[in-house]
Amino acid sequence: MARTSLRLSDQVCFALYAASRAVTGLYRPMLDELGLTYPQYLVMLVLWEHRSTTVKELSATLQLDSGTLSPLLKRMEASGLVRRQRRPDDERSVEITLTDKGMALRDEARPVPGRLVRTLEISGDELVSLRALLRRITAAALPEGMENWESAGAVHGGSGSDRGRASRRGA
Amino acid sequence: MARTSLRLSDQVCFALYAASRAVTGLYRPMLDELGLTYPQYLVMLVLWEHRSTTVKELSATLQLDSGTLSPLLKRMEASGLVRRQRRPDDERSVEITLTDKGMALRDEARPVPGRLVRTLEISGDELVSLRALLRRITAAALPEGMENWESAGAVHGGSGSDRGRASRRGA
DNA sequence: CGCCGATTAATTGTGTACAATTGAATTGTG
DNA sequence: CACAATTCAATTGTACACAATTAATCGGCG
Repeated sequence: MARTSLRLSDQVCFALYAASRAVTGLYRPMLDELGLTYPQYLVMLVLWEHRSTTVKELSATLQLDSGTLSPLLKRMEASGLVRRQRRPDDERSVEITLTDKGMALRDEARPVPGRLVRTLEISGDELVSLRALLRRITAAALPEGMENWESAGAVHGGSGSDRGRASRRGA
Repeated sequence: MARTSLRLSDQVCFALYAASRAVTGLYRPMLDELGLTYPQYLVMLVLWEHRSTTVKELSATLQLDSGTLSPLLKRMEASGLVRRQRRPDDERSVEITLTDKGMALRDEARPVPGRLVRTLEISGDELVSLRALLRRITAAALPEGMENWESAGAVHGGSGSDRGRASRRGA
């Protein structure tokens, strides 16, 4: 009575992986028109909310490390959407700021989420409960010490002391 | 009363993307011990069920194109898990077969799904309904003509006439 | 038989992901 | 103040993803 099997069709994880890629594919034609990739769009979402942030904050919010973000942000700077500059008060930090062009793009992006949800043919209730479940899974899957990264959700004031970063060193 | 917003925390799609990567990260240490990456593990799941398949079938099942699969399968051949050979009856097709080493790996992989589900701390019921919802989303997000790719689920006999492949050419 | 369109993988090029390392800047401690 | 430990971003190297192109093969049709 094996509770879990090795059948592909039994794997929730594959369903998650396939759904994520399929949905990203849905975004692609819309984001192409904006000149964005999906991860770049996520960075823009953060900036449209906060106007300015740092690589570290982006890393915590999107759960992407500097190895991914550094070249990505460099490309976004090259396409004129953001500015990257070392902070005067802490030269280790790099501040990411929206340019006028980046801010202007917001209006063109506004119809995107609605169009996407309509294509998915899913009810609002399902959407809400799906999101909650996915967050629980993400929290459970994240390494020790950062299970509640999303409480940063809005990054209100600026304390943001998110320590932790367990090592996850392999064998 | 904007029904959809540009707030990152409202985006189910981000929740999906983050959850998928977080769960893949959970697999990583386990799969490292088997010498597999997550996409390679998915290929092994298919082969453990069918012993032999083709690039085309893998592409349909995993929703990955030859640009991803070709180098991936070459690496798996290099590590001795599979054999790749043109089909004698149709030289366009490439048949992927398990080696003894590939078959042997199945026993080591058996505890993986169970360990994973336990870490996610999620009930069996939730798992089942989550999987169903994710499949609906995937089907809705896939291009015209392949909404029901999963009916192939088990690839029983071998008819598998999966035509379609809408072009999705961009702007 | 000979050609044409379709099928199938492989290749090319760009853009993530992520582990591991590097290097500069800062902080904590004596 | 000196200096070791920490923080932060960038770099390096490997492995996906995916669009677009290429190349070989097959199937049908006159």
